[in-house]
Amino acid sequence: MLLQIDLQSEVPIYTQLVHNIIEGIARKELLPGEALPSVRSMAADLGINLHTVNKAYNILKQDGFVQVNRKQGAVIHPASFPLADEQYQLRLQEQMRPLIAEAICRGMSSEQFKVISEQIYSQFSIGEEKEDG
Amino acid sequence: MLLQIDLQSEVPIYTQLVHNIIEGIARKELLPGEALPSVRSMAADLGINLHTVNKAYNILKQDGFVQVNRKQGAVIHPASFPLADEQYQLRLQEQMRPLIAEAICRGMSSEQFKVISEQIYSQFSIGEEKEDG
Amino acid sequence: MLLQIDLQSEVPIYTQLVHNIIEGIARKELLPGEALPSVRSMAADLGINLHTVNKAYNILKQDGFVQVNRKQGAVIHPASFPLADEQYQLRLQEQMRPLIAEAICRGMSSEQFKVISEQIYSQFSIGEEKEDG
Amino acid sequence: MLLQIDLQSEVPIYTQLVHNIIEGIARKELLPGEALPSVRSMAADLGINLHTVNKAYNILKQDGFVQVNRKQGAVIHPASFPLADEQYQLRLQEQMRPLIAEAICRGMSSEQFKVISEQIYSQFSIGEEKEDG
DNA sequence: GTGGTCTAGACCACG
DNA sequence: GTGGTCTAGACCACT
Repeated sequence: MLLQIDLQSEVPIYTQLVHNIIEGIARKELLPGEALPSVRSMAADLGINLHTVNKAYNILKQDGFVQVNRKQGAVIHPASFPLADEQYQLRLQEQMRPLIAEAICRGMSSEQFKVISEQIYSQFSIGEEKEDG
Repeated sequence: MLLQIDLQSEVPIYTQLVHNIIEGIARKELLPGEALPSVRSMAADLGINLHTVNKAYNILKQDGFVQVNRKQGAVIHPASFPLADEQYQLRLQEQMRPLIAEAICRGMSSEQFKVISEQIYSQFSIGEEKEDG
Repeated sequence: MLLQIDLQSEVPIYTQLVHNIIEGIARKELLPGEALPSVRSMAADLGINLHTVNKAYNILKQDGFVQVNRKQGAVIHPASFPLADEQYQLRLQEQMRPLIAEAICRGMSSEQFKVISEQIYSQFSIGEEKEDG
Repeated sequence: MLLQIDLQSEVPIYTQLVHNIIEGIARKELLPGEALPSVRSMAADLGINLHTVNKAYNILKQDGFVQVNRKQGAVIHPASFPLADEQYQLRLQEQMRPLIAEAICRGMSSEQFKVISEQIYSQFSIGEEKEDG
């Protein structure tokens, strides 16, 4: 698992960490039940403070993506991830609306937008479809 | 033009303002050349600080969505909006990637995601489908 | 609002703060919409670190008891408090079960337990019932 | 005696163990004089550390619920359990107050609360109501 | 060795 | 002046 943190970004480090880990899960590089590095070791690896890592882990725990085991530290949630329920879909729409509004202003059609979405989707499923066949 | 500001939101007010105006443009409620309310009146209407409105207008100006004249104040850019160039598309992908990653983790398929995108797109083009025909 | 913090207690300070504020709401000393002290001033008043106060406020925010306004700081949630839904009742039962189990072992009857509950309830509604009459 | 340990819980494992055993006593599944499993076997059964079981047993001993002999190991206190003295009642009230405060905030009446208490009480006395008659 | 808690001090975004 | 973020270092509870 390769984590890419941009210390200069306006996006908070702990948010970047959360995103990185969720993307790792989506890419199936991080599998259910898999242990995450301890806050100390990850902080050392990234050259950041352990509290920053801790905050990211706690957000992921609260969102249901990881469990924080008493002895083992943090592990990817072994059983189930949170579902795409109505509440989530509403939140997603709230997040997408400004992006789509700007896309429209810049003359991007719905089809172009869907192509971009499709591209990103395919980035997360490289080498998967064949395995089922 | 109805502006909806949520003071409890984690999204900064000036960002909400920027989003609201871009959405107004996308919805064609704000037309090229149209004047925006003065900083003072909009701040009074929304019960927020002058600086906040000013900051939003400056961002929109910098992004090329509005022009700021001494006389007229801020107007929707009368000539051209910024294009969906490569730089923009890269930025858009950066913004969409974490959203799509979470959607994948929650079991949302590419098709479902495109349906949601389509829905939002259609919200911005009510009553103008005929224009393409 | 008088806050009583026991620095020697095994209960974390931020938890004591959360309890204190919820009890203040229950006692109607803290009314909906009322502003809480800023994290800095409360931390100074109690002689603790502002981060500890911050953590307490964030928990209360997450639980829906306070709103954190962008300019005003923290205020008691002006509209509605979280409800006693099924999920809450299950959590409450989980918290009560060990207490009641020990009470049973010590020979306390259901009636005695209810008397104690009633006493605590009445501590939160001193001087209220008369106002309705 | 079925012990249910939740490794993901925020409640320390030794505390969960203490609760489980006290609940077993309250449910009369564990009778006075009955031997508890050895530290070693219980730790093995639950897949937890020896020290953790040991700590739980020591707390129970200190509270007067079990006796620890060199030969037999730990046994449920054969003679008398600790009483519901004033000191205990004060502690109980301290533990209940925050729970009741939150219940009040969530709109739960004293009657509703007593119903829940009654339900939990009845869970501990299944099949023994006749003994009082 | 793990995370949890607390302290202290700093800078920044926001309004 | 407000909370948000990050750092640094410390102690403790748990296992």
